Amino acid sequence: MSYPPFAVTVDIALFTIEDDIFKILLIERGGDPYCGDLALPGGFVLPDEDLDAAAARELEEETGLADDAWHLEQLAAYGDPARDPRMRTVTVAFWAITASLPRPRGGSDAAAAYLVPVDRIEGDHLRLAFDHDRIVEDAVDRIRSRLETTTIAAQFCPPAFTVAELRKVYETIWNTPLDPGNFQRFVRDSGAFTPVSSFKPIVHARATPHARVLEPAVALLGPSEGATDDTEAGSSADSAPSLDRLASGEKTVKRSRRGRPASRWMVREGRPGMLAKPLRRKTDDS
Amino acid sequence: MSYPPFAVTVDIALFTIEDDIFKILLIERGGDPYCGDLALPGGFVLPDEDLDAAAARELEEETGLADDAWHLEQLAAYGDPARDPRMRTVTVAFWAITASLPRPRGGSDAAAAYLVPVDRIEGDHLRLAFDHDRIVEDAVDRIRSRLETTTIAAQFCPPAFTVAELRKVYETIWNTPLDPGNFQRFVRDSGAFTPVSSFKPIVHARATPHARVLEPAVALLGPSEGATDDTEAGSSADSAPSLDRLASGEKTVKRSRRGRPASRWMVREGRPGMLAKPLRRKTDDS
DNA sequence: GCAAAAGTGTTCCATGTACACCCATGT
DNA sequence: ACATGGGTGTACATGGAACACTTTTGC
Repeated sequence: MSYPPFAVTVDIALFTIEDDIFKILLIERGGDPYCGDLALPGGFVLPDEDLDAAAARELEEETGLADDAWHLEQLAAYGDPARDPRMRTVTVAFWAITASLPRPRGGSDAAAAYLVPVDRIEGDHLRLAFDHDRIVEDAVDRIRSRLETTTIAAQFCPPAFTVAELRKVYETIWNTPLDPGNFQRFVRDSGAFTPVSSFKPIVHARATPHARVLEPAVALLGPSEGATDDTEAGSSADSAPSLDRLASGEKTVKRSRRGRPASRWMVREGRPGMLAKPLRRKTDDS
Repeated sequence: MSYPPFAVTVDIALFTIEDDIFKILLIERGGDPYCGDLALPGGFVLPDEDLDAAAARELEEETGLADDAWHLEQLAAYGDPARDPRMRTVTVAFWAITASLPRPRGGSDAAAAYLVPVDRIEGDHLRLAFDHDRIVEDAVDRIRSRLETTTIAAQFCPPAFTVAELRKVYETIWNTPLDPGNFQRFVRDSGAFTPVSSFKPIVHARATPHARVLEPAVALLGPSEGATDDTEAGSSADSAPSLDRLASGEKTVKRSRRGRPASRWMVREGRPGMLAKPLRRKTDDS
């Protein structure tokens, strides 16, 4: 049986928040078409590979992150016959989010990689290679609406996070201030999050340095039902930001916080899931 | 440059409502793999064709409907390496809805076509060819949620419809009763619909002989093809009784309906669009 | 007249919003 | 001590759910 042959690729729009700015990972093309332009990381799907697997592989190749450090979902397929001058190509676009990136490094066909603020593309209409402008636009829309109905926002945070950190994620991505009090109730009552209260050690991938692997979660917490808590709050101020600092590539996180020490939360049952009731944003900025 | 060659296909999940039952168009496979099984209509994407164009072409080939009689949107891409035993295939799935189907006819590689109730697949777990079970499941989910935020439900109705007809669409697809009074307000106040009140003629295919060119839309409502329940009344709003008489001068459709005559509505600005405020369903039946 | 369906009015209650206020801590 | 941000209480507005009620037609 004969059929028209296609090249099938995956492209990944990987988002993160750095310095309270919503950013996307882009690579500078070194190859033939659109050489020097910015583009989404991606590549061909291998003959024996599922689409999700291909996207995960490209993501790992491009960032070096462990595969539990991100959240990855399919966006859509794009197949304009003129989208790639070299050949007939259909790309399956994915969007992904992660708490932090080690340091963008160039992949196989990429000259360099950058974390670009999303509003540089939205607002300034920065042109990207191929039809990647449209893909990014669609991906941003998708993420903004997914924040309403799922807990993926927590994926922008370290495994244990404070209510304020999570709120800041929503505010950054939606570009809307949220009432701290009401958001507090949302985290407490939605059922999607649990306070980090147990003693079991959390083994997260980013806890790289040797001495910290077995660090119990209690070092990260606020008040537990256990005996001593306030003394560990000081330990919290010591260890938790060190993780941040490690992960964000020695970018010094502002350590000037005052006020009551925040208790930390995490997503129920590990991975992000659906919210029973959506968290609505009022202004829908297009 | 060499790359792994793929076959790229489109598959369309076309939904309609017949006899107040939510149904999907399926074909019985005549070809090689899964011969005799039910499958989604679809086919190869041509070398110079965009994905949407391929889906629209297949839809037209399969149903014979005009391209303004349906609503078509991309669902997702499916590319499991084992999904087609013949070759490495990626399919881009679409979902579509239409008010009514002429009479399912077999396409090129189809032995026959049927309108199958959706709950035959959801409830009875009717097995389909390839991974089409999953595609249908995803498509049904997508449509159910799209009803909340868009006006696509009107696409299941003739161009001009009564509030009760539209409500019945929601009730059928969501499988949930809705309060007639509240739904009335939704149609009136949402801003997404306008009453068919003006005199402007809608140029329609069935505007047959000369003298009837200026017939208002109210008299041209869709022919109900042998459905047991009719509700296709030539009756107009109370604003235009004379037109009603004009329309009923022609041998009109049978009407067993009782009660107050319903005024008719249509989607604002022609095609389906977004709702300013979503219409929420309470029970989310999975 | 009676039944059935369109369409309106109105009450009740859940939920979101705004904001005051207390609490705990770092400087 | 006091400024700062976490966290709680609460009053008010909004909007949907439920349902009574009127209107208009077919039988």
